[in-house]
Amino acid sequence: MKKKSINLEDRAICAVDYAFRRIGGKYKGRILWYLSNFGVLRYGALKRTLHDVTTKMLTQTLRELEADNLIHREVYHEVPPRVEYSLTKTGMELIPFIGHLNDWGTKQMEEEGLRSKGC
Amino acid sequence: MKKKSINLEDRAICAVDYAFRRIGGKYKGRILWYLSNFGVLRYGALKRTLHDVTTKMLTQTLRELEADNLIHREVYHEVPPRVEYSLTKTGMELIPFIGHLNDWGTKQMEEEGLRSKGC
DNA sequence: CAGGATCCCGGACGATACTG
DNA sequence: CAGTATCGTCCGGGATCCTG
Repeated sequence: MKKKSINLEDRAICAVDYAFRRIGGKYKGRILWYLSNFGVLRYGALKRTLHDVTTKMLTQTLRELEADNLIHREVYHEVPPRVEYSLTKTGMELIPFIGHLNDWGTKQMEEEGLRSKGC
Repeated sequence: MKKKSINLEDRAICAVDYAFRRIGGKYKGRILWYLSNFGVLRYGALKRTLHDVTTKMLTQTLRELEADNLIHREVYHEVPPRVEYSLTKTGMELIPFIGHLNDWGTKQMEEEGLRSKGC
C-alpha cells in the first residue's frame, strides 16, 4: 500500500500552501540545506549533523523527501552498508530560497542578540 | 503570563531552523502572502481569504505572527469593531522568499497536472 | 465584527529495542 | 552502518458555543 508522503489528496489551497506542505515539518528545511552545503551526505553524517533527530524521524523524513522527488537516495550494497543522499534537480531549485531564509534568520537572530551558530 | 509564540527557549539549532519555526504552521505562509498581495486586510477578510480556518486558529496564528513582529495589528475602536492587519518591515523582508516559493509551487503543480489556482 | 473559552482528536514526533 | 518495529506522548489544529 503506497502512501504519498503528504496529504495532497486534500488539495493544496494554492501554490504557497502546496510548497509549505512539501518542505514543512521539523527537519525538512535543514536536511535540504545541509545537503546543499555538503553535496552528498551519508545517513549517519546526516544524523550527526541534525544531532537532535531519532532514526525513526530521520528515515521517515528522508523517505518523504524522496517520494516528493526532492532528494535522491543512492544505496551501495557493501558491508557495512552505505547510503548516500543528495539533492535532485527539483530539490536544488529550492536552495536559493532556503538560502534567503537562512540570511533572514541569521539577521533576526543577531538582532535578538542570539549568537547565530552556523549550520 | 506572557508566552512567546514559539518555543525559542529550546534554542533554534541554526538560522534555517529558526526561520522555519517562525513561518511554519499551517497558515502562516499564506497569511503573510495574502497580506503582501492586499497590503491591509481586516480580520473577516483574512478569514474569508483563507476560507478553511477556524476563528481560534486564525486568532492564534495572528497573535503569534504579531508577537514575532512579522505583522502589525491596528485596532479601531468603533462599533462594530474593526481590526486591520498588515506586514511589518521584518515581515516584508520575507515576501521575496514566499514569492519564489509560490513560483516554485506553481511550477510543480503544473508538472503534476494540477491546476494551480491563484491565491 | 472580531474575537474568547472549552473540549477534543489524530497525527507528528519521540524513546527504546532490535536487525540484515 | 543504516535502518525497522513498537509503543507512547504531546500539541497543533478543529468543533462548538459564547461575548463585548
